[in-house]
Amino acid sequence: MSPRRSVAEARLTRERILQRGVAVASVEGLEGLTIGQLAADLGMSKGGVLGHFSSKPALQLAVLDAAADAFLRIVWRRAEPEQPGLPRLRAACEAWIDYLEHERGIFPGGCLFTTAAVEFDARSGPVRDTVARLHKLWRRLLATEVRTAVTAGELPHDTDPEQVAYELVGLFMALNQEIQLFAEPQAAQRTRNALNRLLAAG
Amino acid sequence: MSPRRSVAEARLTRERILQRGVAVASVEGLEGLTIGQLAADLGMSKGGVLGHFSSKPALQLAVLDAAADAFLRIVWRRAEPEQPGLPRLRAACEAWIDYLEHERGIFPGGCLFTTAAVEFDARSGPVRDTVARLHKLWRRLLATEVRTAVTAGELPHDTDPEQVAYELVGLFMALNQEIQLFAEPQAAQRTRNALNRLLAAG
DNA sequence: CCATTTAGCGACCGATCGGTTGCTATATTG
DNA sequence: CAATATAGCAACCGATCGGTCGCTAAATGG
Repeated sequence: MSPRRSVAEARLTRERILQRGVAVASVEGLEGLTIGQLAADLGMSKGGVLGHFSSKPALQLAVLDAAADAFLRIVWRRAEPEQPGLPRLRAACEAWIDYLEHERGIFPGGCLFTTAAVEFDARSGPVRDTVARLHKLWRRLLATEVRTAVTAGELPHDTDPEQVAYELVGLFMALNQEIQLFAEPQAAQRTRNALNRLLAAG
Repeated sequence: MSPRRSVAEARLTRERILQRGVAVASVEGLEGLTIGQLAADLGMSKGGVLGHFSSKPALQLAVLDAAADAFLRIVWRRAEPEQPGLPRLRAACEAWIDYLEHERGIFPGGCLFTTAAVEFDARSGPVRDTVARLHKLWRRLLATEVRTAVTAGELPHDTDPEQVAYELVGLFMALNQEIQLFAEPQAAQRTRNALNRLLAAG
């Protein structure tokens, strides 16, 4: 029925699978993402889907990578042009709020990284390790900007960058929950209130 | 093989199922909790387990109730004797830290409510509704203590109790993640640092 | 003591899971 | 143009999923 596509078409097929996989995983989790359902959604056979990834864990890893690309594209690329330090950090946080509030097309079930972290934090294996690595990477990016802001005098000199990054992560997990579980319209404002206290010039 | 037990024994069996169910769900999630595995763990048949709960959703709801009982027993009963307001709030937070750090026997996979919230926040149905209800209940308890603390002058008079409760929830989600995903020994201290800022007399 | 209730078992059901295999038919390569 | 490589399909595998049903045998109530 569906014979060989060109290599270019095959790449597009792979991207289609990953795009859908990211969306499904954000709703059902990385374990709840099943090959059969994914194939049915895309009008493909299970074999056709699995042909692009050797196994389910490999598919999960590819989905995580694709999601990380999307996250960085949405959040970081919008912060990067800003002045390093507080301006860039502020821009990143604003883009982060926007990501959680409005990127329902890509992540209809909310932040995939929060979902994946909670899902795999009590397990072991390559998926868990990748989740942890991505979280650490993001924390490092945040802490670096905080450190720059401190040396620039934009934040109090006794600020602990790791501490601020830690609190930022918690704040945005609360935002994700507020949006997904309670559909609370004040959620973004609450987050900005907390940010203003956390990132105050002191 | 296993004929009728007395009604008293049946109650104990039900409690055994729930205790194990809470532990498994904290690791695997409420969906990853399967009746067959639960039965095998307990040396029972699937029919024997399902006899105490009419369906899997009913089992999930019962597990949530049992977990809420345990959480309130561990955290709230240790805060309740304290003076209403800031002292009680501080005691609750300290017990909450302790719960996340040391109650691995009951919740070996970390806070079940965080897991369940992330797992069901993009779905619908009675399990999701119960998760949301329990979260709201806890937030209300926290906000009430904050409000008492404000009227007692223990916190600045312009403090928004809902805002503080919101930030507390995020802070403890970060703590749960730090413990489960990174096994970070400084996690509790980071949380206390943030608490001292958040609950400062101002 | 006898009738009834019921905790729990074991076998079974259809559906779905992740995964494998053989095949088809086209794109690619020489 | 001929030989080869390969994207994707269809059928199938054993395991497990949630759930049902008939049964047993002891606890319970009259």
